[in-house]
Amino acid sequence: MPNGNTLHEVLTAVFQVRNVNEDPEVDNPELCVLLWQRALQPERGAWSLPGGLLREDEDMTTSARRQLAEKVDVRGVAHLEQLSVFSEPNRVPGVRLIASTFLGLVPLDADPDLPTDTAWHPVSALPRTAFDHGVVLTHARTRLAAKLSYTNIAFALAPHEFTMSTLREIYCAALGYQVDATNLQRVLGRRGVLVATGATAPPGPSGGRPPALYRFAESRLRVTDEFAALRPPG
Amino acid sequence: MPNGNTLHEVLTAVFQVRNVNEDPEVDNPELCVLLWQRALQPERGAWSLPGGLLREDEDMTTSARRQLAEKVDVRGVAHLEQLSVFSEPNRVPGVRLIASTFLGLVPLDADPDLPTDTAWHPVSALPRTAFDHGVVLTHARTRLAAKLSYTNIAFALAPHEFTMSTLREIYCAALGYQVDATNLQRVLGRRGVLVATGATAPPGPSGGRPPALYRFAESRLRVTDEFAALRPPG
DNA sequence: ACAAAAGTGTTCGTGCTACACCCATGG
DNA sequence: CCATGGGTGTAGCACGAACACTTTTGT
Repeated sequence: MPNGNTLHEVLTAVFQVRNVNEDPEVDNPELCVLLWQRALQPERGAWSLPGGLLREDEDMTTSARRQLAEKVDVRGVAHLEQLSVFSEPNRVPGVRLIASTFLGLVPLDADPDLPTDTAWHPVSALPRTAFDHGVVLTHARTRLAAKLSYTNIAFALAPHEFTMSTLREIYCAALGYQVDATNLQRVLGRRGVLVATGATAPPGPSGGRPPALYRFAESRLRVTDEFAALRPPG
Repeated sequence: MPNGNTLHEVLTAVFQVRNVNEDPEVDNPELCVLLWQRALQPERGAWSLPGGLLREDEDMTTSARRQLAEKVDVRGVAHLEQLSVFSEPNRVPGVRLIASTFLGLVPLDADPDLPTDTAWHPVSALPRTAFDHGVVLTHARTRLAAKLSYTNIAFALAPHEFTMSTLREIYCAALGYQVDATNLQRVLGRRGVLVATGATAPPGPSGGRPPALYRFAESRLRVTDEFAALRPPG
């Protein structure tokens, strides 16, 4: 059985930390993912990851960017990386469709317009998802959490400049547990991923010391904690 | 431009730590990779990673196993995992060929028969490789080195039972630098990946204390050192 | 003065490295 | 009894977690 009708699609799990409260004054940031609702069978009504078929003249990263452009302003996507491939012959009924999946990250301060069939969903309250997209999503979240620990990947979730409180909220939302701002600052500071701008932001309405503003030293992915054990001698 | 002639291949970088000395008495273990030499154009004479086209009725892991069976005894492959996809439209001239790549590991004590066009090559002295296979190989080595640090992946490179000296040689060969047997034992022991069998091996020809024999507690990949930093509180 | 929020200092535990020292065997 | 290789004990370091304390603002 040679391969005649095998199609290749690209699917991207795009994450953003967003305020999930009706009242925009109340601060309740959560990790959200971009999904669109299927209008046609199969899986009508279920929510899908953005993506589509790979074209002959593009590689997968290019394709992911092109597909995303239909849903969000792609300039907002600050990081895009490959995850696994899903190739079970029957993952989508009726056709042989291989999915290469990606992880995409959008900074906190971006708020791109969306088509009417597309919306952000908090990962804590996902709707019914189509095909194996739920598995893809779990995979993407796991990868994001892992990389937050040993890389500077948070640059793609944070605004260009930010306070440590804001960065803490981003980490808490993405990891799903409480992170201490003190230690966060020290860990990232020691690794050289965070630099102070020198400026400060105005304090909140109820007073308090004005927070210092920070920036990520680089806006490309870099591994900052390579060897946990079995380091090279020296 | 829809996708008409897009083909999908699976390529596997199979590694084994092997004694690379003419004299089998002298111990000089090195990390080796399985390659076959192309008899036809294009890239005639260059060495390729084992693999081939994906069939419609199989997923990629199945395909990788099937393709490898043509080159080695697949029972020898103790671990197989997905790496990245290479999808540049012109990575192979003339055809649109997407490559999904895998990492395969063969234990030290296996010595499978090989076809005449196929051979093990030490990674320190690679021949001319075909297409982008050199890049794939570098990628695979990096992934292997990383996983040796935070998982029990060495189970797939080690014999079923082994001495700490042997295990040390495996780590040295795979990582490319000297690893201390003392610390190796403690790190892996603490994590519970290594268990003592109770038995000992006979000492070498020049005497010495008989070494204890060990075994890996599991023969499936397990992450043993999840969070280097930003652990959940508790 | 007091509350609130940010930032610093200090202590503690843990995991890894390095190296010295003890153990068991063959010659 | 000595050389050889295996195993253990221990000191030191680096990193991160937790928490008390100081600093800077608004009211």
